[in-house]
Amino acid sequence: MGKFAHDESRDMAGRATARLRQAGLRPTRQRVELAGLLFNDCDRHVTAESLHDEVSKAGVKVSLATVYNTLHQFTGAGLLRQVIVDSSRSYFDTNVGDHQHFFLEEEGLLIDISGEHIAVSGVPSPPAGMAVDRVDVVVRVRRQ
Amino acid sequence: MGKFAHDESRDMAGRATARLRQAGLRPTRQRVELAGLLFNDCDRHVTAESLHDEVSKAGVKVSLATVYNTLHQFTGAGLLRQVIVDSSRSYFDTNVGDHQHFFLEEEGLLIDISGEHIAVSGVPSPPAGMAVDRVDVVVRVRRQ
DNA sequence: TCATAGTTTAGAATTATTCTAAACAGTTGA
DNA sequence: TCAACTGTTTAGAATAATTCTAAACTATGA
Repeated sequence: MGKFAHDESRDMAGRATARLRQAGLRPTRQRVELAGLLFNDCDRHVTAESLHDEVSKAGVKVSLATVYNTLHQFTGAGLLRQVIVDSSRSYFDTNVGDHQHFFLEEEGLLIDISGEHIAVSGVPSPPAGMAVDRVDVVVRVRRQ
Repeated sequence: MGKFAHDESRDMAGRATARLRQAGLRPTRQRVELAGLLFNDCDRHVTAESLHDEVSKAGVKVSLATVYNTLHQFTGAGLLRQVIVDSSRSYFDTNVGDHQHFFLEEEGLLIDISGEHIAVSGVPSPPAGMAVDRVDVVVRVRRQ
């Protein structure tokens, strides 16, 4: 057994801290906790509310305002990407690579579609003086 | 000169009334006014707020709640379609045919892309028990 | 350890939207 | 034409997601 009782969570915190520093964000307790939840396992889709519930249930005290701040800071730093599929809430995606989404409208659930699979063709040239920023595809599905 | 001083607006109102009846909606003063603004010229993209401003400036008294109700009723009746591009407001599109959108993020402006031009390929089959409802493409553009 | 600049937070404020219930208005049948 | 019925509109309150404020806190570098 290692020197510490919590080697695993120490590693997680360590990785989160490194990632935050790389992004130019001061690794505060709250940011390290949130980054730990967001980035240590597989890709995830969260809302401010869902992430706040999750961190709270893990016994960590982080205010909802901080969750909002952090999600926006992470997005600004390129660690997250905002996904717009629902006019009543914002989703954030830990997968910032080239991909699109299925959206299960009844459950409010997002599923990634790899950018290798999906392609959009025939996009006309943008209006004069405008440049394409991003092409978003949302495949809305429902229980059949 | 015709029997009435406002043949043109009578026609517009008449067409709006017919369209509402076809859709199974009672042609009230408010609905006729709003349908007149929405459907008499070319395709349009409106928000509840923008349509309310417009109808108010035209000197017609319609409450904002009624504008919201009406936009949803028209959408339910297939006369409008809701476009989700911005997490802070809902847009409604009078073009209910097959098409996609440019979204000018800085100005909050939508521009139609004909369904003839654009195509999405390589959409994987949806999760088990789910059927594709719609595929939405948003080409986000900004001043270059 | 200290000073500083960046962070967090509770709670208020904001904004888009929906709800409520009372007044109003199309429609229908007599 | 006229009730009377039912659907519609409305003001204002309520809701929900998000942002703001300003005071308390904390990571950091000297």
